[in-house]
Amino acid sequence: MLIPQLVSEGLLTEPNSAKGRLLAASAALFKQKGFSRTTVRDIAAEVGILSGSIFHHFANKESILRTIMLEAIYLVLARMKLTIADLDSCEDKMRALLRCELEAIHGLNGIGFALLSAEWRFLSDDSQSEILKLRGEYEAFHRNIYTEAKSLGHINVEPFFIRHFVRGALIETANWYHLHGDLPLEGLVEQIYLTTAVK
Amino acid sequence: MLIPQLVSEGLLTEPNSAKGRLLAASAALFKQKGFSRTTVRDIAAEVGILSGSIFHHFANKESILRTIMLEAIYLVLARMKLTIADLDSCEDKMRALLRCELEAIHGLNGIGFALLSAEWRFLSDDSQSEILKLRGEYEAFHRNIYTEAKSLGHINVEPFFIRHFVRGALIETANWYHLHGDLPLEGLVEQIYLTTAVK
DNA sequence: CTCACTAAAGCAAGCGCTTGGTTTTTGGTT
DNA sequence: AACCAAAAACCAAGCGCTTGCTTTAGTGAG
Repeated sequence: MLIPQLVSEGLLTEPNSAKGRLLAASAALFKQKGFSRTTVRDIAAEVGILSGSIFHHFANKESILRTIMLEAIYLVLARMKLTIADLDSCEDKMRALLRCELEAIHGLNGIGFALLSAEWRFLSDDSQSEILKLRGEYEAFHRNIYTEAKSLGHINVEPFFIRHFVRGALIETANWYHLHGDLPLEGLVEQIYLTTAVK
Repeated sequence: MLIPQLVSEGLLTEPNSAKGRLLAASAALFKQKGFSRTTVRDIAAEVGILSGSIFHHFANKESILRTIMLEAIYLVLARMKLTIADLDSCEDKMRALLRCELEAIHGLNGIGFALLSAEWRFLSDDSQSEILKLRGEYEAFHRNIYTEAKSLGHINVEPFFIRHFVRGALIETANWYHLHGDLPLEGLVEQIYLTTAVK
């Protein structure tokens, strides 16, 4: 799940290192209380150090959030490509992408992805455009699948719109769907697939 | 657009009053910079008073946000009911509700509605449950239309899911759709309608 | 010895909010 | 119209506290 290759490439931080634990604790707090209401003292207490020690690992509080978000995109991009590689049918690919994004949103690969849409505004302009670039790659990947689906007649709305609608629907699941409730993830995938697919 | 009846009922603040201008300025700033990054000094400067004077009108900063959100729901609820009242066909009602919610999200009745989903977490627990109650009424209204639509065969996914998906899709339009761009609001309504409707 | 790391203390700035008192507006009475 | 008291709105000043971040002096493993 962690994709060790990304760690050795330097794109992901070793989770057991001091920096890695700092990232995990920060992400948890950011999700729970939001970025601006989480203090560096909160984070330090969570990993059992004093607040000043944080700044040996990160230049400032914002760069913690930035790192969390960057690593979240690297990870979900890698997982998407890995999943798609094994599939042929376009419909299977659509479902696989839905599942990948839902897993990311609901924290199955770490909680960084959920922060991407919620705490976006707290990044500096530079960090925002840095992430925007990666996000462009991510979105293009999705849109390409829908373009293929449109040409095959599986959907009848323009990929541009479908992708925007689906992304919104998926992000919103964070506010009502619970992983360990009655509906398994596969079921949720199927419901959203049915909603978008030609009937 | 303002529905004077709501003002006389005390549910909406007179926009030209000192309190009303304070609310409008606060809403604009909250949307622009977020609640926590907007200071009471920012708000005061925007309406041309000193920061301390704000607390003659509101008990604290949070109650400004709370008032904005409450009035936004009152307004959109009233507008929804007004719009639906004239319509018979279920499909027309579905489109009308989509349009109503989109208009609210994109600030055609004030910017309060957009804040509802974005700055939710900054409310106290009490304020949250207060708003949750109104939101329940709002959601039930939408779900009822979809229940009717399902029984008439216009949609083929459970109203519970459809409403969640649609809400997400609509909220997300705040991040990509622009009112004065190429696509008119009617067009956006039709695209989302086509996506959810049985084809 | 070196160096990655942490402890301890604190700074400068900014925050929401309070206070006591002044000005402005309002509305009823003459 | 003129008056005036009550109410509403606002100012000036600053308190107490929190924030992100810095500084300096260690400490312990290799």
